[in-house]
Amino acid sequence: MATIYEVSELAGVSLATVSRVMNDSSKVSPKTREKVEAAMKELGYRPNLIAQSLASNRSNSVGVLVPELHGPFFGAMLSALEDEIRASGRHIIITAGHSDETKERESIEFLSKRRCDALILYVYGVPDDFLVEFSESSVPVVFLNRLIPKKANQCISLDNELGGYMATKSLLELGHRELAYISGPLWKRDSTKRLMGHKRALGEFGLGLNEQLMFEGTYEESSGRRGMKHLLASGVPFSALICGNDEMAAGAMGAARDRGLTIPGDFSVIGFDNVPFTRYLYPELSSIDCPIEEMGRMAARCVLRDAYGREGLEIKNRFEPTLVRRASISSIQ
Amino acid sequence: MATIYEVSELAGVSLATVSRVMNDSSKVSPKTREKVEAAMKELGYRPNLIAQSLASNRSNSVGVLVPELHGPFFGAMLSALEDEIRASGRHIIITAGHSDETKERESIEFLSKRRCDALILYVYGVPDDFLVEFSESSVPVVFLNRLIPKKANQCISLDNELGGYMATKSLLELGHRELAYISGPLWKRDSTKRLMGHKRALGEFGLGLNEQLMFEGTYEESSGRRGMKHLLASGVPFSALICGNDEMAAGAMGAARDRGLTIPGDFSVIGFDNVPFTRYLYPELSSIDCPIEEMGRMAARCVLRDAYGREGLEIKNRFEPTLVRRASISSIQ
DNA sequence: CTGTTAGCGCTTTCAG
DNA sequence: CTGAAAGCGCTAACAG
Repeated sequence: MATIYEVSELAGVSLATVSRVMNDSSKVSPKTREKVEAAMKELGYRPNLIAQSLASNRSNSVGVLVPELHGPFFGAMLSALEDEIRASGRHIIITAGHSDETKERESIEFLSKRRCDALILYVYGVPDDFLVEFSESSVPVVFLNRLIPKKANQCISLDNELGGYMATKSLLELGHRELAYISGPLWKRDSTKRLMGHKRALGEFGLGLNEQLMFEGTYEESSGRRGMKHLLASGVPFSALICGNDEMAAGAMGAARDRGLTIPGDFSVIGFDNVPFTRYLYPELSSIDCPIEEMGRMAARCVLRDAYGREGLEIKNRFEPTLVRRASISSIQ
Repeated sequence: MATIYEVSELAGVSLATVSRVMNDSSKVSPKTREKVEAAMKELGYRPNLIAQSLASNRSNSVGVLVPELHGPFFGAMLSALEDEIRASGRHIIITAGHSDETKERESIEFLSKRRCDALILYVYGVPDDFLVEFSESSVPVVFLNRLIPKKANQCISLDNELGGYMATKSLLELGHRELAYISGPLWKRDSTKRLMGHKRALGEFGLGLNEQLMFEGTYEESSGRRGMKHLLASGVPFSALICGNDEMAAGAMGAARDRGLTIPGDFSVIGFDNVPFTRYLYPELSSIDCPIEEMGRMAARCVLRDAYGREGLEIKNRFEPTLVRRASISSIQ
C-alpha cells in the first residue's frame, strides 16, 4: 500500500503538498494539484486514516451506545444516525449497554479509549451526576432519550409524560373509565414519565390510578402476557388497556385472545412507540408514535455541530409524540 | 491525557517497559510491573488506541456491512456479532449497503480505508468475482448469507433451498395442492433459492409452479399486501400461501383480512425467517426459522480466527433452517 | 529482564 | 504557493 511519501516522490513535490491536496487546506496551484492527483491515481494511493487520526488528533469516529442492537426500535434510530454520520465522511462505533449500569460504564470506557471524537449515549443505568461530570471532562457527548437540565443542549429527548397523557386521554374521550395499565420497568425514567402522564389524564377526569389494574412489566412481550393474566386474574373489570410499549401490548393482546376475548370488543388497547409491527397486529394497534429516526438524526447533528464545527444545522432537542389511532380502540357503548 | 512517556518517567523505567506491561508481552519483573502500574494509576493513564494501531499496524476494529440497520432481522444478527467481537476487546464499525451494488462498493471502500483488521460482508449487489478478488487482496473477509465456492471457509450461509422446500412440503403434507407463492426479489439469490426449494417440493408431489399464483415482491410488508391483492384478483383458487419472508406474510395476511378472508380457514400461510413478530400476528404465523444470531456469532468467530489468530474456536459454516408450526397453517378438509 | 532506537503515515507550524 | 522538519503516542526489533 502506497504511502504519502511515495506519492510525493512520484509527483516531485513534498509530503506537505500531498497532504494539502488531500485535505484541500490552503491553496495549491492547479498544476501541482494535478501532478499529485495523477501520482495518487497511478499508485492507487489510499490515505491511512489511522495515521491521519494520530497526527491530527481526530479519529473521525463517533461512539454510539444503545441499550440493544436488536428489536424494532433501536435499529431504526441507528439507521438514521448512521446515514447522517456516514454522509459526513465519519463512521460510527456501536456498543450495547443492555440497560445495565455496569455494562454501560464499561461501554463508555471502551468508547473513550477508542478516541472517538464524540459520543452518543442512550443509557438507562448510569445516573445524571456521572453523565454531567463525564461530559465535562471528555469529548462532546450527546444524550438520547434523556433530559439532563444542565446539559439540555446536548440532550435529544421525547416528552414521554405527554405521550402517556395522550394515550390515556384518547381512551377517556372515548368514554372509557375503567383503565388498566401495563407499565415498563419503573426504574426507567421513560416508564415513570409515561405513567405520570397517565395519572395526569386520569386526574383531569376525576379519576385515580387503580393499583389493582396496574402491572409493572419489563418492556418485553412476555411481560405483556403476564400482565394481562394478572389483570384478568384480579377480577377487576376494565374496558381499556394502556401499555408502556408496543411489545407488551402485543403480548397482552395475545394473552387476551387465548382467553377468548376480543379487541376492541371486550376492551380497547393502546401501545407506545408505534413500531412497524403495530400495523401487522390484529386488530391493528393504536399507539403513541415516537419520531425515533428523527431523534437519531438530531443526535448525529449535535455531534456534527459540537465535535466537527458544522454550522447552520437545524437541530431540535425536544420531541413530542403523536397519537396514531387504529382499530384496537373504540368508544365504549 | 497522560502518555506512555510520562508513565515511564514517573516509574523510572523506559518506554519499552511500559509498553510491555500493557501488552504483557515477554516477561517483566513483578517489581517493575508494580512500579509501572502504580504510575499508570497515578496519572490516570489510558493507552491511545490510535497510536497503538499505527505502530502495530492493527486497528482492533472489524468492519461490518449489512443491508439495513433497521428491521427485525439484522439487529438480532448484529447483536450476537457485537457481543462476540466486543468480548475479545475489539470493536465493530457498522455500515449499511441498502442492497445496492454502488452503495455496497462504497461501503467496502469506506471500511477498507478505516483499516479494519477484518471485514464481515452481508451483501446482495456485488458479484462473486469481485468478492473473491477483493478478499484475496485485502484483510480477512467473511461473507454472511452467501456461499462462494472458492471461499467456502469464509462463508456463513443458510440452506435457503432447503428452507423453501420445507415450507412447501409442510403444506403439501397437510393436503394442500393449490399453492400460491409470494417471493422476495428474484435478483437476490436467497429468494431464488427459496423458490427453487418450493419447486422441488412441488415436483415431488407431481406438481409444477402455477405462474398465476406466483408474485414477486420486495421482502417488504407492502409488497405482501400487493401480492395478496394480485393473487386474489387472478381468480385462481389456492388453499395455501408461502411467502419469501415474514414481513410479506404479514402484509398478505392483512390484505386477506381486509377482504374478509380468514386464516387458516380460507387458506394457510407460512413465512420465512421466523422473526419475533411472527408470534404477535393473528393467527400466529408459521415460519422457517433461520438461526440468525448463531450465524452472526460464527461470522465473528471466523474473524477471530482469520484476523486475530484465535485457535480452537468451534465454527460452523453452513446452517439449516427449521420449520416452526403455528396456527396459520392447518390441514385441508 | 530492561533500555535504545527507529520508525508507523500523516499533519502542521514555520520559513521561504 | 511550497518545502523542511518536528512530532502525534506507541510498538518492535536489537542490544545489553
